[in-house]
Amino acid sequence: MAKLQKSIEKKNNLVQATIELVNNNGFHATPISKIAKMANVSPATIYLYFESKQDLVNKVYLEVKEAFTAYAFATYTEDMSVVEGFEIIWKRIANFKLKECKQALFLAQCDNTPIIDEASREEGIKHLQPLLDLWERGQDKGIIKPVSNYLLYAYTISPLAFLMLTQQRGQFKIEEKHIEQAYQAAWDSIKL
Amino acid sequence: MAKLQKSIEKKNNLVQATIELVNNNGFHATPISKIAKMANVSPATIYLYFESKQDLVNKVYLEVKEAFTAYAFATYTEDMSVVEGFEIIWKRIANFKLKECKQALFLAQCDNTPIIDEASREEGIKHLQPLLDLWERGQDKGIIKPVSNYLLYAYTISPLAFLMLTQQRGQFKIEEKHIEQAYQAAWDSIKL
Amino acid sequence: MAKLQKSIEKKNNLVQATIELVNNNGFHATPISKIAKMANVSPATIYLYFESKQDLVNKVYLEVKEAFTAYAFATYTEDMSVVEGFEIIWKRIANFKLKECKQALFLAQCDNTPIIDEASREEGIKHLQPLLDLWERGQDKGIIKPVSNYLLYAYTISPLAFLMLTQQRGQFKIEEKHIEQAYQAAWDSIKL
Amino acid sequence: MAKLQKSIEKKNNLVQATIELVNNNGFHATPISKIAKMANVSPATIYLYFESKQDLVNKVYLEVKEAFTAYAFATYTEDMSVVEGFEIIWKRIANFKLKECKQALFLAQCDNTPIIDEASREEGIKHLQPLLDLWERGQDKGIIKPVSNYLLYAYTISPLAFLMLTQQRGQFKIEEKHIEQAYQAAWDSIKL
DNA sequence: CATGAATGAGGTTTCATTCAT
DNA sequence: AATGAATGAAACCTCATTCAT
Repeated sequence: MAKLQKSIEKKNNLVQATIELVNNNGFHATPISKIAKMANVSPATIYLYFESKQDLVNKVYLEVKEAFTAYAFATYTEDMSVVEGFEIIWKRIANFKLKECKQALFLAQCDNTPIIDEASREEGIKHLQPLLDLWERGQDKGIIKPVSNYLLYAYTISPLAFLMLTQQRGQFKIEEKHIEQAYQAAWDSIKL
Repeated sequence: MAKLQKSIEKKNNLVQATIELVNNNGFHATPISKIAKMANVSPATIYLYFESKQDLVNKVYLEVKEAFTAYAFATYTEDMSVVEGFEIIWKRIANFKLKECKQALFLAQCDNTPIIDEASREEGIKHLQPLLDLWERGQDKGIIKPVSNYLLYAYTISPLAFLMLTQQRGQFKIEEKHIEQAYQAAWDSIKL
Repeated sequence: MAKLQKSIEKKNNLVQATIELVNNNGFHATPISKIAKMANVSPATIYLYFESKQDLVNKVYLEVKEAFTAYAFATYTEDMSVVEGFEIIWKRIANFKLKECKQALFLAQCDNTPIIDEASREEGIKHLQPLLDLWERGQDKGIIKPVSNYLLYAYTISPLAFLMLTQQRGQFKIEEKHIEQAYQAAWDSIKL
Repeated sequence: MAKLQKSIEKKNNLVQATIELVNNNGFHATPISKIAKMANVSPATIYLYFESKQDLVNKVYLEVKEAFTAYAFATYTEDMSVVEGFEIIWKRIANFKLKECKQALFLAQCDNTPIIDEASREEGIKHLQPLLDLWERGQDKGIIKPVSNYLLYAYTISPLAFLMLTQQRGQFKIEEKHIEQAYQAAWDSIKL
């Protein structure tokens, strides 16, 4: 029991270290040895928890992706109205992207480069279903434009990644009012 | 004379090879040796054209970024109306992102990871001024929402990168009608 | 425990190999790969013991220099008379230079070329103090010429490096009588 | 004729550049490309004047060695007395070592490391004959100790190389009085 | 379970030399 | 005679991974 706990702690340290280092230096400048050092662990120990460096980054990706979707839908229930539901989900996502910077930044790198297995990438996409269902409801009711989910996602969710990046780079400080403006823009872009 | 010409050709080959390989394998899996091989050149030759691998990728980034902005504003003049001008610029950008996939994909990687020097990144941002001016005109006339440029960019331009990626991954085939829908979404999100 | 011992052995092998190869081929023709081969070690292993090739050669230099001064003063005590003390130190140094050829040869290369860090060079000079003190005593008593330490060193110790080199190159075989002659010359050059 | 002149100038530039760079950086950090740059010449041009890098450094060594011996014996004639002759030769050598620092420094590196061909080294030694003859004369007359030439050289000439090095490194500034002291020490060490 | 030591493979870069002009 | 461009070979060094403990 104690051992298991300890193991979980080490694994978490490894995950955190990976995120931190990939965020700051990029995957190309994140050797296993540095991850081990930051997690206070021997390089060899990493291979007790993960099969390879590729496996490590895949697993970290999936873990973060799951944390993201869990957070996104935590306060949403399917009995909400389309408008209400969209606002709730969108704001949760916005909150995650802009407050959980580290995780969001890590996802941005993984989603825009080939550092993740194709398999892991597909696995990571699966969890968005509630949002897709919501959109379908909205489209059936004539509230949301009858366009592809990809377009809806592109114009409501993906801009948040861009804003997160600009904030991360110190170019743009995002305050409460900007979130409201962003929400309005997102909604305007897909509402009928 | 013949020498100089040959040099330009080799440099172009190197740039193309870099884009191709970074796109397909990621920066972390793109060694100098592979770039050299694809460009039909000795690894040592790369160092006649670029100071280092970092310099190479910086220069490629700037070259592509310049090609992008040149393309974006090629058909725009400042005497156009705000609505007309925005549509023209937006569609040029959309065209570039969705037709010049290789270059767009490369930019997406560079813009979302720390593989580029901070200096080069800042240099690359400079060329968007005409679009920012256009937006200011639109805001002065009460046509465009009075929000930060970053928000305007996030909701009109950045979604195109996302769409390009989905297309590149074979998830979503973008046709003419989607571009029209996307344009509508972009405009709806920022128009007053 | 066994690990630590092994480490010391490997480090010594590396030090010996470096001396051997630099002596025979020169620093410019002593790649890390050859050092590794002679020490029966992978090139990568060298970097577990030393930070860089420069660090390796600096450390070897300091180690040899310390061995040299330790040897030089091993039988000297400050209560000896000036004449007795000088003879004892001088002969120890002569013995070292002419018997521990490898180490002396290595020092000659390091002391006459810029292969050593300035910092390491300064560090290496520090240990001669007892000799300088002895000379000062001799000068106070009117036994030794009142000239700079550099001159005293130049005329008593530095000739031994030259003799070592000639012997090393097979030009001149140094026997006991030559050492006596050399000692006489050294003493004659500085005595009042 | 004009061409030949030009060639000689280029060759001299190459010799000077080699001395300068080997002095400052060491042979191991003196690539052909740097020599070429400092001599305002293409790397390829070097191979019109020398067969290889090794040939270049050999030739430079011999040239400097010849300049040294020519300078050493320029004012000496065999009809001088032993004492007078020795003083004249010694002071010329001292002057060369301490005033023509660059050349002396270069010789020190070549004489203490294996950067020169064995053949070139032997060639370089030949020119000292007049000094050896002088010593023999002195020994025959009972003025100079009956010891090996190597010892005589070690105690009269080789210390000058050490003093030159200390001066070069800024540890010891050699003035006129030190030269007199050094001469006295040299003479004291070998005179009967 | 955990590790420090070790390393083969491969990374980026340099360099002496050649070649086409 | 002179060169800038080109390069194969090799330099230094790093890294993902394994192994003995």
